[in-house]
Amino acid sequence: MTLKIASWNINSVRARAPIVERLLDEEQPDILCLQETKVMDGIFPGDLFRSRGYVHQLLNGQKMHHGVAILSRVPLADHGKHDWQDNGEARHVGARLPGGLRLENVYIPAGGDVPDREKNPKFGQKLDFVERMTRWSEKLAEPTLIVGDFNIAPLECDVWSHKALLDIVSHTPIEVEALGRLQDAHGWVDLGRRHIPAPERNFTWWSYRAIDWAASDRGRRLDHMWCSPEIAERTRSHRVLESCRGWERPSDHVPLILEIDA
Amino acid sequence: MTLKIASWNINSVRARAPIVERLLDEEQPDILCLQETKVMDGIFPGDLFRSRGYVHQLLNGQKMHHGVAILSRVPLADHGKHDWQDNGEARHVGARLPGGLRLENVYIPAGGDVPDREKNPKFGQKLDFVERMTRWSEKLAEPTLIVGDFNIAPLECDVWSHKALLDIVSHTPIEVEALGRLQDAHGWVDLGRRHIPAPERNFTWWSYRAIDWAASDRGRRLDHMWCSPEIAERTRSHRVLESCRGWERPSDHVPLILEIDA
DNA sequence: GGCCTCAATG
DNA sequence: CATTGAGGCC
Repeated sequence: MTLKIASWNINSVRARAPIVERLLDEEQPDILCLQETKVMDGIFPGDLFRSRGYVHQLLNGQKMHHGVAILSRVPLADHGKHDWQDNGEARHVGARLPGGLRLENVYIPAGGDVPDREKNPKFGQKLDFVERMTRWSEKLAEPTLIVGDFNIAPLECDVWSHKALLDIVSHTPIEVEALGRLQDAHGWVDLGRRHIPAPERNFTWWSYRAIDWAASDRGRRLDHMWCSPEIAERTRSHRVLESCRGWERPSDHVPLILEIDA
Repeated sequence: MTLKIASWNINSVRARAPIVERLLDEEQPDILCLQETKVMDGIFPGDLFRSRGYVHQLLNGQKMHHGVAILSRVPLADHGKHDWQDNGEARHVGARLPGGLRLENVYIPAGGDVPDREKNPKFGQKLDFVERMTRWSEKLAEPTLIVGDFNIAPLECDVWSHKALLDIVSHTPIEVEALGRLQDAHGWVDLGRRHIPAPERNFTWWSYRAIDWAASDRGRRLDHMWCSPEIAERTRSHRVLESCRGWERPSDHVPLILEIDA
């Protein structure tokens, strides 16, 4: 069975109801992983998805910030929610897919503005978060797919200007190195670059603050899909739906879509 | 010349852009008086009206609350803004119409929840406001039209239940008496009841809090158009556009429309 | 129930 | 620039 899996930092699932419906109608993924749902589980708009067949729902939300969810038309087994930093932030939810693969949906902290552990505690929290994920990855022994908003653009070609962003949180060497250690800890395969090889254009995020996001095109690749090395051969296709950035009332991130034999 | 004059408590002119356009397109009034525009003059959406021919604009707005405006396709002379209570609240703007009539656009304070001068200063402020308008009306010597949200429903048939609202701010005897004195001070003719005689249905406001405003129909007549006695004969028609309450993202008030020979 | 501001966060 | 929610007001 080939599964079609989408991942999207939606920047509020409630504010994005019209366009998440459009995505489901146009792409018909089997599974949708969301980040930044920004809503408590009790008032998650589950009917919106249920009415389209996504009756299997794993939620890990909180009041105002963060929040992740997995919505699926195929049965899922709940595989728990990690709180790697034990701070109560809703940044992960996991599932076991039909066929046995594990699916991990993650929202890594943004890290604030100043790339300095001393001056900006949020930057330290981000690095610590990645470190804890690294420890966790080292012990992982099952074939796993990990997707989400990692808030780090690792390669030079993953940002509109490597030079301009060297000191901008999301592309600093210290973050890139931390992400590299995370990747090595399990031998994670970067599917974004397996299917769209560097230096090909592969942005997943454009700031809201640009007057014309498409014209200035100052994008970054912050969203990722990675898999265990032994299942990399089973991935069939991977796409970044850049056009969604131009939809009505868009998220600043666009959806990623993967097809994989499960 | 017959002038078609509309008055509407719009509850934020910015939030109501789509439906104020619809009102202008459907009714084509010569003059539109707005209350509760909730916007400073500097960022009033004047183009929205200008593009439809309402190039004559008298504004009296403030940051968050209150705010009134007169938008006109026929020339207006500015006739000043009263601040009867000298508290800086933007609750009045006046104009002189072609033909010489005066037009006064007023937003009387709502008065808070508790109908008690001691316990609720806002209730006292409302009564004081009406009193000061009364003193002003006594001295009025010109043919005048006064329109707006008076926040008082004077007659028993002006509310969905006289008994249930006797102790509810907007229909208490003390407010109704104060409004009566204001009316007597100039001999103001209540055009709402001249053209739609009591006890005919004549609500202009339905709470947002009702689940189904039309089904429960707990309306009140809070909005009014009054004129000097010597010009009452010149009014041609008067309507309350109840259907606007059912429009998309409505105001809780509906527009009133008057035709008068000016 | 809806509108407004404001302070966070991204 | 765009979200959320708190608090005030109607």
